[in-house]
Amino acid sequence: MSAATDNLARDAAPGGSRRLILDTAARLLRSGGYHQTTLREIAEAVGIRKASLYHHFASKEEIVEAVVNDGVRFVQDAVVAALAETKGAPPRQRLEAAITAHLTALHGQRDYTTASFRVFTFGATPVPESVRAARRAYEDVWRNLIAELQAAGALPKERSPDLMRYMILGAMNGSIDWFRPGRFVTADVAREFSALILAR
Amino acid sequence: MSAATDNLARDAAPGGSRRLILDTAARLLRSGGYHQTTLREIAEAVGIRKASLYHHFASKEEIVEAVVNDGVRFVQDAVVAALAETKGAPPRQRLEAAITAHLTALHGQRDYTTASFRVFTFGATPVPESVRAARRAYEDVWRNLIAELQAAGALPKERSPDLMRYMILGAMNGSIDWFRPGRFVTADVAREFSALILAR
DNA sequence: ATCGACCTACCGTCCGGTAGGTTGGTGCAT
DNA sequence: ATGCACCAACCTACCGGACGGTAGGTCGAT
Repeated sequence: MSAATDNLARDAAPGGSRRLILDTAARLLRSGGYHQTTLREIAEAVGIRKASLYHHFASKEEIVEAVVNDGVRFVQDAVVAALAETKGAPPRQRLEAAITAHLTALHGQRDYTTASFRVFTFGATPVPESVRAARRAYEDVWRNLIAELQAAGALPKERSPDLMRYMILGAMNGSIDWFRPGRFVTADVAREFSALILAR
Repeated sequence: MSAATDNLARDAAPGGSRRLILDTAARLLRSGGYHQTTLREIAEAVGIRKASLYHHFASKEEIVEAVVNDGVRFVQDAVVAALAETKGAPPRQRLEAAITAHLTALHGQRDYTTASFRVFTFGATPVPESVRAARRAYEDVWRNLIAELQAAGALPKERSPDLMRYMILGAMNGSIDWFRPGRFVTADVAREFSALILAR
């Protein structure tokens, strides 16, 4: 390590300060939202001056957008992978795998995912197109899964698939408000959720 | 109406401007959250100067707190009333009545309830004690109802009552993100939700 | 005369963003 | 090997504007 400076990116892997900034921004956005989280705060937590952020990002908006989209992507990647791994398995097992993956990613990348759900919940600040696209893509994963489960008879065919999707995602995402790692075990929660949802 | 002024409370019922301010604040808080909603904005929408707000409230915090607590209270009153009306009815009917009441109040007082759920979701701004108390009181309503339904066998006894409560409330409250009055009918949604939750 | 309701004018503070350096490592021609 | 141009990374200093809140006055009904 060089002796004369406290610079971070200078000593880290190239491009590493970008990730460091995003990690920090995610943590602050999670607890403070868009308007309470300031660039000064982010810069101080990272250990650089505020103006230096503009070397890596063009605006506050760009930082926030990156965090929010990463949050959705983390969850989507986990669920897609879980569904690929359980290809051909019984419907019940696939649903439980998807729920487990969603909850695990949700709480494993808490800063990013919580920021994702909270930052752009307000209608006044228009949601950037990239964010809407990311969310739509993830919704499609569940749309397809629910259609598959209904076709297989694991979910009642007479129920509205839209309402079931909203319900399942709402119940899962609500867990960011009450889930505490010490108090619950993700797999247990996933099993309870599956049991309450699946037709018997 | 008096000729020389545009004053609102001067011409309205005594104390009416307080409600008008809260209605306006609720509408703005719903779409903008705490930090994006400014006193200047509220004052302008009401039709008075910003400083005049301080004649009715001591601070921004006090306005927000009133809105948020009203939001919870509206929902709680509706659910408690619905449960009183269905006293002695079959468990299934009581759950559906509670869900219907919750959803109806949630979307009937959209500005207040949405503000309630969104304004204090951030950990950095400490949630005022009065708000925490109001939320706890409402949670108790559901805690009791679920215990009753489990005892009656309408909900599976082997499931965690806490998780069921979190799940039901999460699914219902998530509807503020997707419910559109023209696209859905509250009673239909309530029936679907009940059907998906209740043991068959 | 009193007072609730509302006003104008102002305060210190913090915001996102910009202008224009400084620093130190890397590669290259000599 | 060494001088030097280059560039990513970061810096100090500043901007206009918006924020919540305060001081102190006006006005009209009772």
